[in-house]
Amino acid sequence: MDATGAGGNNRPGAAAVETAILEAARDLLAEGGVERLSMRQVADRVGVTATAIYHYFDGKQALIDRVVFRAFERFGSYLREAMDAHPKGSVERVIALGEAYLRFAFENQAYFRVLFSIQPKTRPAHDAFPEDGGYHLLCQAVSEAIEAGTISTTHHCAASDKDPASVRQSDAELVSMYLWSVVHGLVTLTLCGAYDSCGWSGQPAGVELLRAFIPFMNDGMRVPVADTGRNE
Amino acid sequence: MDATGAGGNNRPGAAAVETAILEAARDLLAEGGVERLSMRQVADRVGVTATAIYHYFDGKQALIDRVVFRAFERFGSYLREAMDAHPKGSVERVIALGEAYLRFAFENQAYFRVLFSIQPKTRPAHDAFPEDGGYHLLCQAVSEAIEAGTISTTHHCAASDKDPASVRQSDAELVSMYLWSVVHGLVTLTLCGAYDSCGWSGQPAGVELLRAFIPFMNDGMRVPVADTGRNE
DNA sequence: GGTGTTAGGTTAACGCCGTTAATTTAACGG
DNA sequence: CCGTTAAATTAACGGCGTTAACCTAACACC
Repeated sequence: MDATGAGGNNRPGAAAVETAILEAARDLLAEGGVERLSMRQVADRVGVTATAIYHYFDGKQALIDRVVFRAFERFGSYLREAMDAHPKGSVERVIALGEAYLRFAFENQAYFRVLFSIQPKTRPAHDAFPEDGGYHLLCQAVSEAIEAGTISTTHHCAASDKDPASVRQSDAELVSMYLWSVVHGLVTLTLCGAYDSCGWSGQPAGVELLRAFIPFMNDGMRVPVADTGRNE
Repeated sequence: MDATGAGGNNRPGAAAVETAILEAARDLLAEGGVERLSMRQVADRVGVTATAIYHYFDGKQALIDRVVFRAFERFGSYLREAMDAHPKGSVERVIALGEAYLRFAFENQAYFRVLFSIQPKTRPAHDAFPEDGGYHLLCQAVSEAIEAGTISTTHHCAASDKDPASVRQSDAELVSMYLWSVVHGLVTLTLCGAYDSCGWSGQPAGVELLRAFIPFMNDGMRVPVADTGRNE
């Protein structure tokens, strides 16, 4: 049955063509985004006909999905590497994650656009965001930082009377979503050019802008209590 | 020359067809996103042939651009309305902007995706984000809040030795970009289903999630220096 | 060795797409 | 009445995703 698997005595190019297709699709995606990727273009690069692709994938969307999944794996490795360069429980670990997220997005713009443009109609998106993906890493680093006492969540999170481990987990998730939103928003707004028309043109961008955000994430924007009239 | 303009003694349907095209394109966009919008579909709805559209627009991209521009105008009005419901200088004014941003995005998903998916390659994006758009409103509200003392930026922003008005302006811009990033990131991650695979499924979403973020924006996550840790 | 079976690949075709070119129709100014 | 011009049409081109039918070579098995 599956003679192509281990022995290799079968047609040698069998599985190689599949990876060639995936790589051609990846390259086309990186070059010109989704609109550049067409079945015929992919086939041309591989050296086969367009219809041959249908022997390996269930259509264009399935091919894209596979490419996206691989990209998510690469993305995850990239993030993990940046994260592991700093000690567990440190804030630097979390910050490094954010900066790596940003760097990857800018260096792989076409990729990134496809990664996070999955239409919920089109996709169930269940396997689109893999288990060991960015969010999981972030949540882990944040949880460690809270436990180590380098990140404080004492002001927030409504203190459900559960056991502290559960509370910390819940806090870590909320913090992670918050941080993810900040970084992802910064990335997407930059990528779509929204910041270009801010009168902000010459100012810091990318990683520098993210670093400029850190004071806000550290100290917030509430006015000091002793002084002027409070809000609400 | 421009007999179609005011008099109306010319062909009556002249300019009406153009708006009909724009409306049909808008509806198709709202129904099924960009992939749904095709020249032939638009033409069918209007009751003309596809090629007739080329007498009013320079192609598909130009048509989309016009629709996007109109959507930005509507978006801006929506935001301004929500903002004006709260007094100048109040934090509520800023929060209302964020919540309105989020509501508009969720209620006009297909729209929103197109608004913020402009590829820098495709578009100069100069007129894409109009002058009185969301960022400008936000920046204004934030500036007022800083001036009124309901938002503090004392910890940050490197205190360039300029005059205070210039510093406040610079602070307001940075704060605005920060807040915009938070809200926009929350929106886009939700829309692309990224939060679905967080083990967070049943938890708050949308406006509730944004409200859950507010404590972080207020107080930050720095660990208290000595013993402070109150003020909720 | 002969004979299915099947994976891998081809050609041909369908319908839709954006866009262009040539052509028609109708209303206007002179 | 004629020329001009706006508005719209038909026909067509090349490219797209996808399907159907067909071919071919390597294998399993008797």
